Amino acid sequence: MGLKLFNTLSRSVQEFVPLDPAGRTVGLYACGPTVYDFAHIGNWRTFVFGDLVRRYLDFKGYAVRQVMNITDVDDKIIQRVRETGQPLREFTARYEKAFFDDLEALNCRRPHQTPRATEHIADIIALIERLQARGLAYATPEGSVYFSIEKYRGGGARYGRLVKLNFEAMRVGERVRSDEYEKEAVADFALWKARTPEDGQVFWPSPWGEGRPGWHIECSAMSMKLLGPSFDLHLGGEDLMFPHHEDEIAQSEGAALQPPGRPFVKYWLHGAHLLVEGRKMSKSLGNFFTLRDLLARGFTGREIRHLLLTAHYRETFNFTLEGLQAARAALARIDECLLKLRAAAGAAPAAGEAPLVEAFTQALDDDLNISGAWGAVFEWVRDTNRKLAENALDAPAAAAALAAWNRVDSVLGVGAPPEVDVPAEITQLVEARQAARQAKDFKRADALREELKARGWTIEDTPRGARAKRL
RNA sequence: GGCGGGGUAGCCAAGUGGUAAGGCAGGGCUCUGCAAAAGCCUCAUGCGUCGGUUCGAUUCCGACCCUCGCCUCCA
Repeated sequence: MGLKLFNTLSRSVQEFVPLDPAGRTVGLYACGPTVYDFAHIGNWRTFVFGDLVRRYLDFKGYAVRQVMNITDVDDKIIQRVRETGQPLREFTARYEKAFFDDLEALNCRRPHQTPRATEHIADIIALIERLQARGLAYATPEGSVYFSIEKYRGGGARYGRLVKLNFEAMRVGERVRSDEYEKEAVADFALWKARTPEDGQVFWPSPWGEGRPGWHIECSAMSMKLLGPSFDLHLGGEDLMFPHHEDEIAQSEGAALQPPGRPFVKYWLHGAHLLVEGRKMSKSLGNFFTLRDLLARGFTGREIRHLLLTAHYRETFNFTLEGLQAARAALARIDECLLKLRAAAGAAPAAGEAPLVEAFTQALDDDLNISGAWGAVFEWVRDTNRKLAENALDAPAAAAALAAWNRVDSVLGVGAPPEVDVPAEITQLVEARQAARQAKDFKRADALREELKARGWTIEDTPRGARAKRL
């Protein structure tokens, strides 16, 4: 059975067939961060969604090439640079590093390439020049360059493929930036923005004078440079459908670098936003969390990752602190099962295949039905626990179960439970308590339990003996 | 105003024209010196409301109510 994905272009679930005639190589572009601040949990939902796509394609055996842009020049960045007085690179470096740290904390696979917009100015300029040469872009006396939607459409191209647009009914007004008054039509968008005094030292020379790239052009320039003018998948948050992705299509296909009949991007995938505590995230509501806010509250990356991966990517998801507690409990359930499996497996070679992988694959093949995939995981946990309790799993079978889990976790990425090294003195205390219990000296046993608790360890008595566990 | 999502148990969340996955919480039980932990079992005659189609609808159609988002800052 093959993977099916919802393609925003067709607004339907389609079978995933790579452009590669061999059906093996897959080009994946995921819109990355604008490094002007720490990414918030909503951003992370989208990035984790991208990681899910990446990992699942890896799992399916495709040779994936993933590119994620780092937007390190834009209006907000320039504003913050002006406020802080820092050089551009110094300012963005901090948030870029934070982004990669967070990405790692959430156990996302690092994209193969993470190009910075500022390091591709030449490519951007070349693309704009090409659009100008093809008559789709026009420069203004001030030295800005705009993309002409009218000319693009005049050439037979459709604008408005990802969202239904009604330009007549569109409310135009206060949101049109005053520095863009020189556009020929409101729908036109900037490819290159002429330098203004507010830009400070943030500008580059260009055929149109000093200035900086527009918002959308970097993605077109960098994706086509690194993945070729026609590639398989382009991901982003749902808010990027319009105008960002729509404009990317216009620029990229307007440049006509694609082989005949080939689209810029074959499949567009968009992740829905999330709500936090049932409301749209906002700083004034106090429900605006960055990843580090949540880590500071004691939640771990894998707990946050698990919660972000509980709902289908196209559904608005309600992210709550209570949900994080539930994620913690759910992962503990998996961890317990794995711990027991490890003990049962020992060093035995795996024999036999668990049905887990098949059910899991079936769910994710269906447009990444992650809830169904978790359902398969937990049914497997229950089934495994039952067998373990009945001593119905021999070592090879337990090893096979672990192998199946590892396969599934290569996609989920919540990891195996951390192997905790129990310090010798703790082990000694546990053993001393066991001895006391055997001698029916429960007073001493309880005292030792308290002693362990004071040292940050708790004891779990199981039929197979006592186990120390970190509090 | 235009466009697009949602409304499924206390919370989160899948799903299907044939009688509701999974997780958390709750309840019961097992284990246990006691406890904790863990495990097992259990937990919606019901899927926003009202109509319609159908042998049968939560699932299809229509109307309505509520809710969220987008409409060129936005993951």
